[in-house]
Amino acid sequence: MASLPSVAVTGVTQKLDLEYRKFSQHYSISTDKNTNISYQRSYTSKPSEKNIDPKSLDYREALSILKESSVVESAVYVPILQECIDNYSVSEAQMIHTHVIKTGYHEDMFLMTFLINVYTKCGAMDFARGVFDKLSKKNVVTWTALITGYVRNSEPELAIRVFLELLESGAYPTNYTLGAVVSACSSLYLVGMGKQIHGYIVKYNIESDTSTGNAICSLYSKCRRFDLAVKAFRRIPEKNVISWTTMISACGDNGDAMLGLKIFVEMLLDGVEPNEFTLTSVLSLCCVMQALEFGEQVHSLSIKFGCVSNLPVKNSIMYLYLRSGKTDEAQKLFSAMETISLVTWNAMIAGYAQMMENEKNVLKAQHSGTDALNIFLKLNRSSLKPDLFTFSSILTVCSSLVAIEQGEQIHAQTIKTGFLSDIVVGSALVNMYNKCGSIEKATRAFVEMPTRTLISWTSMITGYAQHGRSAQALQLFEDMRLAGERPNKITFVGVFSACSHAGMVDQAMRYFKMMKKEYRIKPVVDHFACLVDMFVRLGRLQDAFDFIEKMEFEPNEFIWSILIAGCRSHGNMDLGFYAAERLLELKPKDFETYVLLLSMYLSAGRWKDVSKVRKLMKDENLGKVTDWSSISIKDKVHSFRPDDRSQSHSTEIYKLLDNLLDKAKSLGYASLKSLEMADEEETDKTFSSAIHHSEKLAVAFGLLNMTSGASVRVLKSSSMCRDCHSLIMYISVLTGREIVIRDSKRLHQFNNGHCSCGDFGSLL
DNA sequence: CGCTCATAAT
Repeated sequence: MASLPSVAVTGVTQKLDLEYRKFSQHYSISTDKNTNISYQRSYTSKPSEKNIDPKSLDYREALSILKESSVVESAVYVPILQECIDNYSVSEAQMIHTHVIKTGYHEDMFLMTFLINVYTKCGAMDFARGVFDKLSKKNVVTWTALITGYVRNSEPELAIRVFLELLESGAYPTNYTLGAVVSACSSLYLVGMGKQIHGYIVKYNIESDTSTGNAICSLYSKCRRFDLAVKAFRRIPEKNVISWTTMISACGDNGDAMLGLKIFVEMLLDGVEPNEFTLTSVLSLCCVMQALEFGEQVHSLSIKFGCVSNLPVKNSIMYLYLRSGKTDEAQKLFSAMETISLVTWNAMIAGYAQMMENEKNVLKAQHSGTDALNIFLKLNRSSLKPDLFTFSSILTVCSSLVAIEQGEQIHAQTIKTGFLSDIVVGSALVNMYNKCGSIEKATRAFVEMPTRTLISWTSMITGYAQHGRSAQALQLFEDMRLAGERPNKITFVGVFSACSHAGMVDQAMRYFKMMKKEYRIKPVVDHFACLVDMFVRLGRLQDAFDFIEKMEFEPNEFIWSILIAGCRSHGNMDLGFYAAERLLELKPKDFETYVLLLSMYLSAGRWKDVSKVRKLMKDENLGKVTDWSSISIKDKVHSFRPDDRSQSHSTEIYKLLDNLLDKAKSLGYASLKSLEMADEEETDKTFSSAIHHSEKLAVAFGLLNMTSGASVRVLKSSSMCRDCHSLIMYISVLTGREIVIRDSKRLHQFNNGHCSCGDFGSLL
């Protein structure tokens, strides 16, 4: 992004002050928006001619006048030029332009300004500039038209440059000019320069102009100076619908949706009628707030104010229903829409993607994911083409479903359509490959990104850490620092997780200090979880416990679980029982926490504690454990429950599993099920009494149905148990295949008898 | 006079 040198910025203010004396003498700012525009007086006309009011002249009439006579009043051009704007027709504008020159009106200030405006509105800035440069005399409106043109055509730097030229020329900026320049500052995030212009505007009382006030409010909002945006808004004496809408959407952009809704109510009480812009903004706030009932009221208002047929409004209403779980309602609206845009498709895809992310029930989440994929396929069959929003949403879906084949297809599509170079799409790709357990492809996608962002660095560091490649994770972190990118707290979660994996205590502590001192990032509970995990993996349980005791957080359910799992696998049961007591005080919410506690107490034969845990489970009213696994092959997602026999291939699946089990036993695999299986109570029956947990079935299905040698990638809803973990390691040896299982807690990449998770930690 | 300010999906 180009930014102006600070010299230029200070230059502006000096210049502005200098110009003010002249300015204040010659201009008064009119806030009267209802003045009827009269063209007659301002047109140059030949003395012999009668003045024509262009407003009473339509396009056809004007055109016929133009054809019949070579000598016309300049007003005749107006409806024709208006038509050029409406048709976005540069060529027609050029024809009129030539005509204007022939008839000698090329010095008519109004007409030429209008022509500049026509060209800018048709996207032909070169022509607009050409007209401007040829003018022997220019006034501030001419200048402003050009500046506005650059702003409109996404050339804010040029807009500001022309503004500086304007000051140089001795012309006086008006509220119109300043509004356009403020808007140019907004798109360049030049809050400093914007502030200086604001100061000027305040000083000379142009601020009371509604439009200027709106522009300033918008500037501060875009530059993330929300407090200043609110102040600017409050200072607008006569707020119009744009003022309110600007402020409401500013609330959304700056993360205060509630305030936005309050301001909307204030607006209604003020008697200002919302329009389609307002309603779309408000509906998006309702999404953020998950305020369905309020949203339904807004839906009614949309009908009342006649905006319900407006496409953005419809899209927003549909998205709101989708995000609120009213999928039927959303689908109904979707299929009832006679015209839809790409945003409609994207809203549907993003809606299902979001539902998938938020859905605790893994089966439902999976359904949402496949719904999103199906909509994406439909979009591809339609006449519209996916864009960066589509790609980033759908790649998230692929990553959540561990659908690498679909992801690769979409990767190819981003290359073809040129969206690969987009940083959001690039990060989404890196994330997708990481979540699918393909560190090689993630690395390639990362390296091929034209520029890296905080998100992509972090995603890649975390990816290395999750794949057990600690050294590479830390190397990348150092590269990131060298590149001058500032890590955030999530980056450090990746760093600590890498240290934890490799048992690098000293490194971890050094980075922990660095995070606090150098980057002023407050540790969060996830950081402590990684560090506790690190001590546990090393078997340093007492250190882990001491660390928990002295950290500046109340240990949560997750942290205690890590310690307890460690105590189990390292045989320090006293500490385990103590930690379990403390954990129970927290009344855990996660089903898997209870499974861990139960299996610990069961294996120790502590029946009293078993029933205590059971009672708490009933009190907390937890749902059933959901052991689900899925595998995505081609464009289909196949799901499995424990001991599932619903698949048509199930006979083959079980045959293969039995075969593999026998071979594994001969290599030394021993079932770890004996103790856990002793429990037959209903609550955890699905978990413990199953002969085959779901991931085994999914893996077997993959082995049977994928091209030989291809990696098998499975998504599992809960954590893997130690038994399955052990068996899959043998299967990876026996089949010579890479097997990736992403469970609810971590990624397991099995290769030739090894797993990237390090084979220990909080396995149940 | 002519020239401005605001919207939905990652």
